[in-house]
Amino acid sequence: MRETDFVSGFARGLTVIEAFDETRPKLSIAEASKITGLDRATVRRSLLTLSELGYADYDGKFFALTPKILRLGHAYLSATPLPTIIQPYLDQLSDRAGQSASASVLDGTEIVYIARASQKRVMSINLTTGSRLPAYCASMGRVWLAALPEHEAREILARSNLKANTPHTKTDPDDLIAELRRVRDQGYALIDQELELGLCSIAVPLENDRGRIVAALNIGAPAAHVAAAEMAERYLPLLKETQAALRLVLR
Amino acid sequence: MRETDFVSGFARGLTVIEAFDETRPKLSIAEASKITGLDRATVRRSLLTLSELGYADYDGKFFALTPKILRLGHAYLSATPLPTIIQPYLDQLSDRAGQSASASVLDGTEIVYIARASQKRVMSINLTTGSRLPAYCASMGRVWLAALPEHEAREILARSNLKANTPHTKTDPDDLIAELRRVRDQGYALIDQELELGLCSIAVPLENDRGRIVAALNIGAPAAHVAAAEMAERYLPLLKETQAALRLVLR
DNA sequence: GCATTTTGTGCGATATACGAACAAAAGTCA
DNA sequence: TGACTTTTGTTCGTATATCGCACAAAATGC
Repeated sequence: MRETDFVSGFARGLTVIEAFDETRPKLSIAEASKITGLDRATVRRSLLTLSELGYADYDGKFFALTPKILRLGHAYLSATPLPTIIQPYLDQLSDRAGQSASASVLDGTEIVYIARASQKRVMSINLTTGSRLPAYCASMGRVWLAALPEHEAREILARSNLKANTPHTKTDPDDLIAELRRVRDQGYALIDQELELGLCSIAVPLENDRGRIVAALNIGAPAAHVAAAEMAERYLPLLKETQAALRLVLR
Repeated sequence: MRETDFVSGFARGLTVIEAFDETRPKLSIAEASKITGLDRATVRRSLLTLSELGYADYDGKFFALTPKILRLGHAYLSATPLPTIIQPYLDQLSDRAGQSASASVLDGTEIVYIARASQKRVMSINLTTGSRLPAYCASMGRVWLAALPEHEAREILARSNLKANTPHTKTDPDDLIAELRRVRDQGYALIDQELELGLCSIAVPLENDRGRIVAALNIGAPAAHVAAAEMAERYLPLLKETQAALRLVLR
């Protein structure tokens, strides 16, 4: 790609949008400038543009994103057929298991939820479509990493912030790589309270008819309800069944 | 705002992102140009920029958005505290009613789902956070429109594509305005299969402590299970209770 | 194989980013 | 309170990047 085929004003604007998050729902020009590292004048122009287009509100002091911004993310969700195809299978799976079931894809070091059928809330965080979790300590993340060539998985782990969310969290890259081999061999990933105390989950890959992974599928359950050791026994058959059914549908 | 405070390259790029939808998950340069009305060279630069940043994939022929795009929409969801505050109330409401419960905000002529607690699927379409429905024929949309000054509601209706989704759909602007008055008076909106055959729903406004509407809240039920006439009797008390509880929490 | 459509590229005209300078607020402290 | 400091927002001139057009090249359809 040539230098001139890159619209830096666009790229800068996207950076500005991403500057907003749960800890910073409202930003002044100076704050946004600090977060993005862009010049105050540049950030101001981007924010005023967002505001002019209705993607942001401006009260003269702070900027805040409006729901119109959701159109951008939704452009992906509605454009990719995967969530729509998977959802009914997820509903049935969740219903039969009596637990929450989800599907996700990998984006960098994180998994992104693309569909979910939830039962009673068990996690402290609220997971919906678009939610992200670090791949290294989530069951679906392990499944995705295991599906990659080992050097790519290692590279992603190297870029990840490997922190111990609980005393059970595996954070050593070599341990994790060994665990990924296990996942690859057994065809599923089991997480025992590595993300959050009290939460276990089990995941399998969803492959298309050419054997390529297109998503990961999981069931999560409270550890108080189902011991980690029982997870595979109880839910693996259901997951495998759903996996097989979807394999025939995914192209 | 001065002319020079607007970054047109950014605005054009956002238009290009929105060109993708369920009917057009993959776009060539020429297609994107046709949809957006932008010059091919401009669209090409925007798409190559998206691709360079990892927001899109390019196979040399077609561009497709990647899940990274979801970060943009999620910047709003995680930045606004509303969904997080509402979710547990929604879960409880859905649980007690035994039906799906949702919350939404208004964006132009559409309502946007910001939180949802779903029971068994009843609708043909898959609703999740970020999903949109036309305001004029959705219970939460009626609640939002009823909360606006009448001329604004009329203006939104004028911009809406008022089509009859079912034989029950109200499409006459004057009928709709009359219905909005009724909604305002009785404090709730009832939809009897106007969006989809077999689906009834009832909605109330969520107001903050200053009495300003910040979201709409609804319960949807299959018509086969609950007749429209029973909706208010069965679910209004629950909705009112949740509404009152949230009023104290929303600032 | 020719017509039609689509994509890539060079160029002049125009729009935008940068950095600095200035203006306006917001803190800070006696 | 009022003077001083710091932070923030805005403007400006200029160097540079981007736009849209026109044309060339490639792909596609018939």
